[in-house]
Amino acid sequence: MSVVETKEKLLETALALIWQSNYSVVGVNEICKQAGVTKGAFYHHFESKASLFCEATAYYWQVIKKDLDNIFSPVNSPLEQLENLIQFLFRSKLSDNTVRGCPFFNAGAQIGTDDEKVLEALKNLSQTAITYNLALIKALDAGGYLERSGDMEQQARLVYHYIHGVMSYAYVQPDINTIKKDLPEGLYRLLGVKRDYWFSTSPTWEAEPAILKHQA
Amino acid sequence: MSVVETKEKLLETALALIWQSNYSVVGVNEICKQAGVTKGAFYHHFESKASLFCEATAYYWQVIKKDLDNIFSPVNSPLEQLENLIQFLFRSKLSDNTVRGCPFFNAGAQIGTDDEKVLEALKNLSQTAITYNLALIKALDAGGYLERSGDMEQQARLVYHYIHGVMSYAYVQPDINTIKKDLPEGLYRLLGVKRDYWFSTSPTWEAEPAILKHQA
DNA sequence: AAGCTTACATACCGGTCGGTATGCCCGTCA
DNA sequence: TGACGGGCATACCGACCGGTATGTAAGCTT
Repeated sequence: MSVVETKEKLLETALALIWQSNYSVVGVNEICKQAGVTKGAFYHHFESKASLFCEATAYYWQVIKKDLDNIFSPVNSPLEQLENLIQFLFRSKLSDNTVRGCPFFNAGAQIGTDDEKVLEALKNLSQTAITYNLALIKALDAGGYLERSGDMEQQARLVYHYIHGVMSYAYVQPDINTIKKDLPEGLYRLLGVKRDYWFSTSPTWEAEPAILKHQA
Repeated sequence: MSVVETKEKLLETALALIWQSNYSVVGVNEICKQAGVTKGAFYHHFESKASLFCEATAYYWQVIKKDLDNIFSPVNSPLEQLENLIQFLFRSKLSDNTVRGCPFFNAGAQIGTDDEKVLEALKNLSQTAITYNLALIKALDAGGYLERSGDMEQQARLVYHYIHGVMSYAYVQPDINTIKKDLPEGLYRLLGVKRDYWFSTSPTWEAEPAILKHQA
């Protein structure tokens, strides 16, 4: 195993384990064991468990960025982009019944805000997600799909709040059918998509989410 | 200290500590120490830490139920009820900068779903909250404050999702002013409150939340 | 080939975790 | 008045935690 392979293996294993349960419960020992790496190697690459988490957020983002750029590609109409987003959320976070919620924001609530770097990493992650939302909203608005224009940055946050709430709910109540109905409904309402366009478009994005492929 | 006092002290202390940080980090030892009670007393009253959590959810709910019944009292108009809810969320969960998010659903994401009883307690809690939302929506709809009627049970869930999302965001980014703007905006949009009624009413509920008084 | 560095592996650290076994104190009731 | 049991307190358990000290094998440099 090469040097970068070892580090990536640790990152991916940590991601998968934290994803499945949570940051506090998953120990360094277990991460190492699952990754087939010793603890010495772990602390050679990361100065602490919290540090691993920070790097993992960056790594995680880098992985799903490809999906997001694909989803929000300009070749898709704004409505298609929206449907793609819904599809993506569904595929990457809800379809597998062992995968619930966003591991990083579940974890964020777990670590506590005492660690400054962890907090910073989480803030960056959420801010970037909101930026993607904002681009989508601008595109929808420019296309005349929205009932009225408002504070689009705020709307981007609202969408973020809502998605995160749905994900958390899915964690406790993994009722796929309910979530499948609630997710688009809430997004349409929050965005103020004109009624005519509700459920009017099919997603153009069908690929296996990169994050899932990476776990396999 | 009487028998019930000891148990309630433990419940309240556990609530406060978990509230401030999280379930995994707060140990039984610390709960006991803060409560001024020994570990023997703890395990005399609770069979496990998870069991404490289950009882705490019930206790927590019993405490805030008084607030909720007050907020949603029929003497308030539906619009006032909505504003009261916003006020309540803001006062009880966001005003103090040490208090962020809903302790029970942050905790829910932490404990993991392996413990069946914990999961059940969380499901009940969320279901009850959604029931309150539903009552509010029905009142708003009956009063003609909503743009259109839909699946009200679904709407109740959407509101729940959104509130939970905002709370989680507040945990990571405790920017009170942003939250103060986002919370009502998102609710109006999700509920489909007619534009004329946005920000048109003042809350009638101003009391100190019982949950905060209890912590003091 | 000598010497240095990187990339680990192994063994182990002190501390804390949730949980338990035991016993004492004290109010209750025979 | 004495046996008894509920309501604790104390002492302690093994497991496990995140983190470290030390060793070593392989590669690179000179």
